[in-house]
Order: sequence, then structure tokens, then C-alpha cells
Amino acid sequence: MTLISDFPDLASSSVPAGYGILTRVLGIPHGEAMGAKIRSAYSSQRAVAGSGPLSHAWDDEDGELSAIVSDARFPKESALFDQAETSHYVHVVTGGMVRLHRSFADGRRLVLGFALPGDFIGFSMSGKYTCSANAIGPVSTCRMSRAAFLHRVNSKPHLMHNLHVAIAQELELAHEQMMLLGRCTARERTAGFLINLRKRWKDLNGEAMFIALPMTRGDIGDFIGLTVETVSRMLSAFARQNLIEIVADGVRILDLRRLTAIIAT
Amino acid sequence: MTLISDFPDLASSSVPAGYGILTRVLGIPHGEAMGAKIRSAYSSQRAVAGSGPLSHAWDDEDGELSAIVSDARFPKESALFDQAETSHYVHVVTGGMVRLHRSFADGRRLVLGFALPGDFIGFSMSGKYTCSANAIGPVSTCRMSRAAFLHRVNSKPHLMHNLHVAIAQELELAHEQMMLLGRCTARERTAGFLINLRKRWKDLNGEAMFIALPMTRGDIGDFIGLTVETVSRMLSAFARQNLIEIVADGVRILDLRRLTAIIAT
DNA sequence: CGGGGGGTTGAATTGGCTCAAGACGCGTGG
DNA sequence: CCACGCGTCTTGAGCCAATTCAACCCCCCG
Repeated sequence: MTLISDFPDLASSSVPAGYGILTRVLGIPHGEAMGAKIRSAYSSQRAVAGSGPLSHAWDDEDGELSAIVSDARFPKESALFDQAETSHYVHVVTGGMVRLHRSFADGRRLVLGFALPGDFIGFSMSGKYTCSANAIGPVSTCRMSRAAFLHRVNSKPHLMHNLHVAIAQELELAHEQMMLLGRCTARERTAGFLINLRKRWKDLNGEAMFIALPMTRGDIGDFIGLTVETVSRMLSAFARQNLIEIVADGVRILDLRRLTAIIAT
Repeated sequence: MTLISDFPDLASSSVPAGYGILTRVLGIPHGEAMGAKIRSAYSSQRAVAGSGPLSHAWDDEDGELSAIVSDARFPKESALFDQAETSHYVHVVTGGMVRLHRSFADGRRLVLGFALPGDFIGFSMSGKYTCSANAIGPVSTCRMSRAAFLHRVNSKPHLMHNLHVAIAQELELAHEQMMLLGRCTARERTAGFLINLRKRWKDLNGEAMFIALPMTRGDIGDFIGLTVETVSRMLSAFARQNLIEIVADGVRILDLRRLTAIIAT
């Protein structure tokens, strides 16, 4: 039986920077085909880092998984699900990027996060999606029905444990983002956004100075609480100061140290 | 065995507006003495509403509870625990109000929430507190060691279930607060703060047009991302418009409908 | 080749912040 | 008992960071 006291130390180990609703309960290595083993979040990360054996948490030992998991593809800008809608599926993103957001009646929006390959999205306790999810570009996911997911989680303590850890991490990330939104300048928010996103790509693909930004400036603005123009201005300012270089579909980091130094601790 | 699918529908039932790190995993009726039964969050709420039998989730059926739970008192402004410190205790607030906050190195602060009687605070997966907690006035809590809490949670599935629900609610609240911080005006933030706090007092004590504000304007500002002066100005403006009346240690709501109409949906 | 969406940049505006002063309440010590 | 000091709250004046408004470019796609 997996006890809570077995939880890894989230404070000392850096929290994997997965945004969105419950990312990384489990992870599928980027680009891996359907039917492959699904691995637990921590194991997946270690696998990416190449440092240890994979957990067998999501091994398809009983042949059950291939029966309940299926691939799904979503074209650019299509909705994976909408806020307040009844939850039918949970997804693990396997390719592309997904925007998770909420809207006010008057059109104001807040982007809660961007889900990358490996991120787990679409789960909620209540059975209704708590935010909307849209494909930023073409997106592929590995999905299973909520009912099947619940059944599996309820029957395997280590999956329940993973879910528990994942929600706690989401909460921690939400608190970090609240600091950003409530107490940081535009410059700090923008730098923080870049640094955090870079860290996530790094955890997935290894050291990377190129940061893909397939989302619009508006999406970024709605994520860090700024307008399109301010985001654009901040990025231009960073470029002018030789901190980054703005390239097609993203930015290249030129001076990671100075960029990191911008964000408050 | 308690299954996740048994979770109450958090979306349709309004989320209890408990802020802070993991409030309301369990609740103790306000002012109840040490040694009394500790009840589950949902049951406690129902009990307050007077609509049903109490859950026996935390009944001291085995006589174990009184051995591991103890009362604690904290004078005004004292710390219950500090961010990053190793977690020794988890608390249920039984009297007074607790401020939960995080700080930057340069002194900037964000208040994550205010814990009211019945709120459960101080738990984290990692074993380190994720924020600091200070008594706003004299505070009493019912506490137990983290180890004892973990042991109890691990041995009782319905407690694990309560914990799970509580974290999910915290996450939902954090997302609401992110909308507030990222996309609302000073006027909306202040109105939202008052409305939310009122709802919590109402759930605890029944209909109440008086809202106690024992925290400073600075605390409120650090909660909703404004300065002391702006909070003061907004409250004065509300008073001038006959929405509220500023009284000793709090405000009295004069026009709930118009005040509620301010906040964006 | 024309239209539309995204991005950048400039100019003007403004919401909330900073700075400053004064009132008030409260605890403390003479 | 009062005087004092400190922290909190309020209000005003001026300022500035970010927004709004506007113009223009670029690219992609029909």
C-alpha cells in the first residue's frame, strides 16, 4: 500500500513546471505512439532525464489499458472540451500544445496554463470541466473515458497517489502564478513566463535555448495578466537588451543568467 | 471503500469559500471545545446548515483521537508556522483568524488566504510548509502531529477522500483568485473580497450583514493585489455609494445586490 | 491580389501607485 | 490619570506603468 508519507519531497525536488488542470498525473514520452506503456509522472521525468528505471505504475500488465485508451487528434483552434461541460474524457497530450482558459461573461479571459506533451488534462472531481481547452496548433492526445480512468485510479493505490501528488503540484503552481499576477511587474511576469516555459521544455527535451511560442501574444497576455501590446513591448525590450532573440515561432535565449535574474524570489 | 466517483458534485453544489492551504478537510464547529468530535468538512457544513446527521468520519470511535489531538493557543501576531519550515503539525482553527502568506526576498508579500474557524491548515505533501501562517488576533487551534495525521488518513479511506476533495477545492479557489488578480479592477477585487468573505461567515454563522475585518488594510491589499491606500479608497467609495457602512472592526453590508453586481462573472 | 489576423510601435490616457500629511485609537510608561 | 509614541487608516496631490487607441507591417491563405 502506498502511504502519503512515501510522497517524494516536493519542496526539495523542484516542482515539475506543468501547468493546467492536473498535469502530469502520468506521462507519455513525447511522440510515443498509442498503445505504448503509460508511465507515472515522476518516472516519466526520470526517463526523460535518463536516470532510472521506469515505474510500472501504468504498465499495461493486465492488457486492460489498450482496451480503454484511444488516440485522438484535434485540428488547430478546435476545442478539446469546454468549461462547465460534463466531463467525458481525460487526456494526456502526446503532441502539440493546449491552451487551458476561463472566461468572464464580458469577454475577459484568463489562461490558466499551456499543456505540453506529457501533461494530463481534463480531470476534475466534480465531473464537469473546470476550464476550457483548445488546441493551439494540431494536437494529438491519448485519452480515456472519465469512468474508465476513475475505475483504474480507484483500483490501483499508486495511481490514486499519483493523482494526489499531481493536484498538490497544481496547487503549488497556482500559488506561484498568484504571486506573479498579484505582485510582479510586466517585466517580471514576462521573464517569469519565459523561464518557466523553458524549464518545462528542458525537462521534456533536454537543454534548450529555443522556446517555442505557438500561442498568440494575446494568449500569453491572458496568462500573465497583461495586454497584447505590453507583452510585445516587453519581448522587444528583452531583445533590445540582448537577453533574447525573437525568431520564427518563438524566442531564443541569449543570456539565461540575466533573464533569470529579473524574476523576483 | 470510498470511490472517487462518490465525490459530491463540486460544480453544482457551491464550493465552500475556504481559502488557504487545504481548508476544511475537516471542520470543528466554531468554538467547540477540545475533545469533541471532529467532523468531516461536508458534514460540518450540513451541520451548520442544520440539515442532516453528522458524518462519523472523524468520530473518536476508537478513543484514539483524544490521545493525538491537542489544543493550542497563539497570541496576536504570533506565527503558527513559517514557509519552508519542516511541517510538524496540522491545525484546525477553532477560534480567531489566521493569515496565510508568502513573501519575496525584497519584502513584497502575497496573502494566499485567511483561515476561519473550521479551516484546516498546515498540511502539505512535501513535509515542508508551503506558506507562512500568522495569528491575526488571538487564535486557538486544534492540532495534531503531521505523522499522526498521515497515519490516520492512510488508515481511513474516507479521510483520504476528504483530503482529496479539499485539495481540489483549494485549486478551484486558487483559479478563481487568479481571475481576480489577473483580470479584475480594484473595485471588482474589493467587492469580490467582501462578497467571498461574507459567504464564508454566512456558512459558519448564518446570515450576516456584518463582516469582521480583523486583518489590516495592508493584509487585504496583499490578498487582492492592491496597496493599502487603494483598499482604503475603494472601501470609502463603497461607503459613499451606500453599498456598505464602515464600522468598528469591519463593515456592514447595506446593499448586497448592488455589491454583488460589481463582481464579474 | 486582396483581406484578415497577428505582431510591432508610437502617442495619449488613466487606473492604481507613491509620497505626504493628518486623524485616530490603543497600549505603555511616567 | 494623562502624555506620549507607534501603528493603522484615510485622504489629497502628483506620478508612472500599463492600458487604450491608432497606425502600419508582415505573412499567410483564399
